[in-house]
Amino acid sequence: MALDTTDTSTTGNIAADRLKSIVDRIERLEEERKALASDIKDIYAEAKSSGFDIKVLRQLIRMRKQEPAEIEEQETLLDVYRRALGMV
Amino acid sequence: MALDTTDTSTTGNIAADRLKSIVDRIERLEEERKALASDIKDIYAEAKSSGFDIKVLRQLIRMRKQEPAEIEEQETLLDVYRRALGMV
Amino acid sequence: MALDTTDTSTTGNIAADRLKSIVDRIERLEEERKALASDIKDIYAEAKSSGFDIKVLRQLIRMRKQEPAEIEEQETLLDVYRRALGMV
Amino acid sequence: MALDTTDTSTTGNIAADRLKSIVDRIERLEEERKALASDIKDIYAEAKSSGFDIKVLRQLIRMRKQEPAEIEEQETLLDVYRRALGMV
DNA sequence: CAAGAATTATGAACCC
DNA sequence: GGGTTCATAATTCTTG
Repeated sequence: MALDTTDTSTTGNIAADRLKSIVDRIERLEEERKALASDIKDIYAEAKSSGFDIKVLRQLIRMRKQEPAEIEEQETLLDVYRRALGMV
Repeated sequence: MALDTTDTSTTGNIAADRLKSIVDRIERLEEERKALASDIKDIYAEAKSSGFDIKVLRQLIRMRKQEPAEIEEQETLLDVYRRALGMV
Repeated sequence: MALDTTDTSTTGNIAADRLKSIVDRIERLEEERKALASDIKDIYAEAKSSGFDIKVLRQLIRMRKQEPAEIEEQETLLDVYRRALGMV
Repeated sequence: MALDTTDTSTTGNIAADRLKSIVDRIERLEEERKALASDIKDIYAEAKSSGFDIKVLRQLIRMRKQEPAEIEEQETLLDVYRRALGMV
């Protein structure tokens, strides 16, 4: 009865149940993610109708993410290389 | 005094406040989005350690978003192309 | 005889020939691309054995690509701030 | 005078010359790579205007890189998962 | 709807 | 050699 998909006593179906659980949870979270994306889109639309430039606004937000990270880069060594290439 | 940036009664600062609000809300939602992405990643990791093939699992979830007719169509088309190249 | 794949007089086979040509050319170019990637990898390996830090070296090369683009970016951003404060 | 960057007799400048050579060669190869990528893109565009489905075409080319046994295995696995979820 | 940016997925490389 | 990060490829989304 290996292929009887109604027989929950088989290992095959234990795996099937597990797979279902995994797929369900992923799909659930993806929907929430999608809803948030929609909310974000709405805010951009609101910004646009308030006269802000969307493209530049995106750029601004991107920069705010990057700036803290950029501080502690391997600045020293990079600087040495840049000097070697006359990029000072 | 339209350019006096310390005067909160000017339209300039109303716009600035509006921009701040917009940026704050977007950043907040983006963080939630990021958290969800992390949760999804965790589930894939769990699936992997349960023995599922992640790549195939992703394909499966992608397919579930499509209409059955659409799936059928792409599969048929792929088959046509494979035959055309003798990949039967 | 619509499905006779040996009949070159059918439109189906004209399409098949076209597909073959397309696939062949793409695969050819991808091989060249792969060969170049391999060459680049070799140079990084050489750099490493000469004592250079590969990660920093990659960062340096990335920067050399971006720097010209960044000039314009900053100007755009300045404009954003001005607009946000109604200083247009 | 170890830090005199104008003194070409120092080991520092030997390293600088070496770095320059490395960076130059990498940048040269990356440009060639970029040109090939552009050529490939053009062929996909041509394929599209000839009526081919680009997404399926990409999948086909990906498959041609795999071993036939590997393709079969993934297709089988996908089928198993689909059945487990009742997607028949 | 085509072009381009932005996100996501896959593949490669490095470290432990 | 396994897992984690990094780099490239591909798809999706947005804008003109």
